[in-house]
Amino acid sequence: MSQRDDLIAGAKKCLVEKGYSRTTARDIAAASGAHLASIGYHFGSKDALMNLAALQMQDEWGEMIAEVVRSAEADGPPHRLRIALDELLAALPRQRELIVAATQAYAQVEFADDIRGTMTEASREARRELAALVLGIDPARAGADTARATGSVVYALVVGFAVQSLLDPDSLPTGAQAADALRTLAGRSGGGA
Amino acid sequence: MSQRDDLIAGAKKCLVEKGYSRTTARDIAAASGAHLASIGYHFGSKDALMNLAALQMQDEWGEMIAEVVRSAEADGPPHRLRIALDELLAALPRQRELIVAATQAYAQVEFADDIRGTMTEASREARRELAALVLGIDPARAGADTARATGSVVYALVVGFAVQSLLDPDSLPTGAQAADALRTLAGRSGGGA
DNA sequence: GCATCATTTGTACGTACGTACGATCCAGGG
DNA sequence: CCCTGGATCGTACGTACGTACAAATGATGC
Repeated sequence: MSQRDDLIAGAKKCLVEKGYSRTTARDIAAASGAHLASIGYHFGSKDALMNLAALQMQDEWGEMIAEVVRSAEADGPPHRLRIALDELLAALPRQRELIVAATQAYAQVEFADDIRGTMTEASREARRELAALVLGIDPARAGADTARATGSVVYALVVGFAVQSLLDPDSLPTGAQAADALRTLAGRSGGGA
Repeated sequence: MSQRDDLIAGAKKCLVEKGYSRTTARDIAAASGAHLASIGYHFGSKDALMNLAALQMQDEWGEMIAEVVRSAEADGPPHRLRIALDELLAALPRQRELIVAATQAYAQVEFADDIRGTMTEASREARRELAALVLGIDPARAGADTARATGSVVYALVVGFAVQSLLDPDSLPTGAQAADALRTLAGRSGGGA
C-alpha cells in the first residue's frame, strides 16, 4: 500500500472521528503513518486531500444504499415497499460512519466548489438510480416527470432517515410502520383527515 | 442592541457565509462590530457562541417549516397532501440561509455534545409536531406508533428535500409531482410494479 | 459627585497551523 | 557502477488562531 493510499485512508478516519475542519494535516499524517510533507506532495494541499476523502466516502455510502435497495427489490414484488424500507431502516444504524462522513461532505457543499459540483452530479445520478430501482424500470427511461419525482422522494427519505439515524437512532420506525405512514399520508391526498 | 446580541447576529452571519469551523473569532468580531474580547466575556469561548448561533438558526428553521405546514393544513382538507408539499417545496429555496446553517449544525452533532443533545430533543419535538399537524390530531395524542412513524416520515421528507434544495434546487419536484410519487410508492406496497 | 460593578477595549502571549524546501533514500536503466 | 527521477523525510518559516488580563468606560444606586 503506497503512502498515497495510506493518506486517503487516514483522512477518511479523521473525517469520521474529528470532522472535516477540525482535522489538521498533522492529524492525517499521524492517522495514516505517512509523513506530514507527503500530503503536499501527493495532493497539493490538505484541503484537496480532505475533499477527495469526503467525496469517496459519500460515494461509498451511495453504493451501500443502492445495494440495500437493490437487494430488497430482488426479494420479489409482494410488499416490496415494506421490505425496502425495512432493509433501509435496519441498515442505516450500521452505516453511521459513512453517514457522518456524508454529513461532513454536505456541510462543505456551500463552501468548496469541487465538492458542490461532484455532489450535485452524484445526487442526480442517485435519484435516477433510485427511481429506476424502485419503479423497476430501465434507468435510461427514468426521464419522465413521475419517475424523476419518485427519485426525489426516495432520495429525500433516504437522506432524511439517515439524518434521523444520526440524531436519534432508537426512534427510527420499522419498515412496516414507515410503510403504513406512507400509505396514510398518500391516502389523505383526496379527502379529509 | 447590546454587544451580546450583535455577536450572536454576527456569528449567524458567519455561520452562513463561512461555515462553522472556518469562522474565526476575529471574523465574528468584524461581522458584528463588537470587540474580539467580548466573545470570551459574554459566551466563554468562540465555540460556545457558534454553538448557540447554530442552535438558534436550527430552531428558526424548524419554526419556519412548522409555519409552512400549518398554513398548508389550514387551506382545508381537499388535496391537503399536494398543498402541503407544494408550499414546502416552494418555501425551501427561499430558506437557503437557514438550511445552510442547519446543515452546519447537523455536521457538528457528532462532535459537540451540547449540539447533539439539543438537536436530538428538537428533532423529537419536530416529529411530534409534524405528525400532529399532518394527522390533524392533538400533539399530546401523537404517541401511537402510527403517529410517531408518520412524524418520522414527514421529518425525513422535509430534511431530505431541504438537502436536495441545497444541492440542486432546480430539480426539486412540484408538490403535485411529489404527491403523485408518494401515492405511487404507497400503492406499490401490496403487489407488483 | 462618588463608589460600584458590569461591560467594553487594547493588546500580547503561547500555540498550532499549512506549507515550502532542501536533504535523503531507493529502484531501475544505461 | 553510477546516474536519475520519484518518493519520503526533517525541519523551519510565517501566520493566524483562541484566549487571558489589565486598563478604560459607562451606567446605576446612594
